This record gives sequence, C-alpha cells and structure tokens, in this order.
Amino acid sequence: MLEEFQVELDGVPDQVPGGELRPDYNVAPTKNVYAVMCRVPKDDGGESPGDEPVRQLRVVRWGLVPSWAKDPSVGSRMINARVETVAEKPSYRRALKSRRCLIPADGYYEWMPLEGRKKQPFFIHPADGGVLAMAGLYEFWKDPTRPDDDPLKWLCTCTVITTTATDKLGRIHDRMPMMVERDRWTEWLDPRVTDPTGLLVPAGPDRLEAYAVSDVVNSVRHNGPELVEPLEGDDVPRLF
DNA sequence: CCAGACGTTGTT
DNA sequence: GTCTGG
DNA sequence: CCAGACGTTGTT
DNA sequence: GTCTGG
Repeated sequence: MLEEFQVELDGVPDQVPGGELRPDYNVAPTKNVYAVMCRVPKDDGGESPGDEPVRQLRVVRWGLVPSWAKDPSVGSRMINARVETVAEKPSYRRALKSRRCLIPADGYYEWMPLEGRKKQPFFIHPADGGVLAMAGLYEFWKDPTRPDDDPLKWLCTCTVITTTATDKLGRIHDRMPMMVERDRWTEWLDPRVTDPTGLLVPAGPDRLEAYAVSDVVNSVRHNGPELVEPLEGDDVPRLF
C-alpha cells in the first residue's frame, strides 16, 4: 500500500502495535481503516519546520466525528457524505476544503433489494484486481476526558463520499462510493487546493465487477476471506 | 435572542 | 463552530 | 450498511 | 417502531 500510493511517511507504526491492521473482510462503521492523506508533518523541534505537505498513510476510524462534537458517538452515523450536498453540510464542508483523503479497499459490499424485505449482498471490486481509492474526508476530534499527554487525546475519523450509481451497479443500488482516479490523487489530497469541486466527477464503473456473496456478511461478527467468495447455485441473483 | 441540530440509507 | 428554526 | 437492543438495581 | 453499536 505504501508503494501503491507512493506514501512518503508511514504513520501507522506509531498508531498500531505491530505496525499494521489485520486484514478485514467486514469493515463496519467505527472500525479502524487505512487512509492516505497529505499533511505538513508535526514540527518535532528539530530540523526545519518544513511547510511542505507530505503524503502519509495513517489509521483512522470510520464515522466522522466533527471537531465540535461533545462526544464521539455521532460518528457512527456520519459514515457517508453525499457529493451533492457535502460542500454545504456543517459536518463536512470544513473537511472538504482541506482534509480530503483516500480510503484504500479491495472492494466494497452493496445490498440489492429483493422481493419483500429481503436483500442480496454483492461484492464489488475492480475487474483487474487492483486497489480502489475511495474519496474520503477526515477530521480530528479532541477528547476532553483525556489528559493532554494521552496518545488517545486526538481521535482521527473519516467518512466516504457517495455518488449516484449508474449502469450495472445502479441495478444493485442507487448509490456508490466515489472513486478518485489515479491521475487525480495528488490534487485531491493537496490541502492547499481548497476548491476540489472540479475533481468530484463520478469515476466510470466500467472497470468494476460485481457478484453475489453469502449473507453471512450481514453480521459484523463474521469476518474472513470466505465472505468474498462468489455465491454458488442456480437461484443466485445475476446482473446479466 | 436562545436552543438545537449538525447524516445517509431505504421503507412505508 | 456555525447555521436554522422558533 | 445490518443486527440487536429496547432497563435498573445490586450481585457475582 | 426506532435507536445504537459494530
């Protein structure tokens, strides 16, 4: 991942014992995920202040907690930001200006409504097996219950921007995460770019492939490579 | 002025 | 923190 | 998104 | 039915 996103500063070992997150096949809101972001490194007293932003890999919690929140529980509902309204929403507009990130993923799940209240989960991923770069925002929240020297004093959280799903993917669900194409990563991440609206164009879903998976994925207690195995059988919903 | 919200999804 | 609604 | 709780007192 | 937690 450090190579794929040309990360200059690996911030993960400072945040996670062992240096990396375990593979996760069922990422739920409030869980930790990787984020690629571009920030000016903290001035640690030595060397030059270095006001150049640097591309970093960090661990953030999914579910954005606005800086003004009284407690972090609101984050569990701030898991998506609609691209149509993200620039106006009080919870997101500040982050949109200068705290944009990329959330890497092998793919994502989407639930297709069936007859009645039933739903069929699908796994959606790049046909070429490459990594997805979902458009995200991040925010810092200062925990008032912890002392200043507590490493958990600052909570960093993120949200995923969504857009209209079209074509094949629209048959599963009308919304989908927004992707950032590789040639726009640098601009998208640059905190000095304060008007990223030109970059907010839906990525073509052409290179994405979708197949039905077991509804074992519905419960966050289940987690393993079996969750992304294609569902077998004649009655499996297809997208033709 | 103060109080209260601040979000998305999908379902009826 | 900032906006909306009453 | 889906699953699971939805409550307090006091005890192990 | 609706909210919270993962």
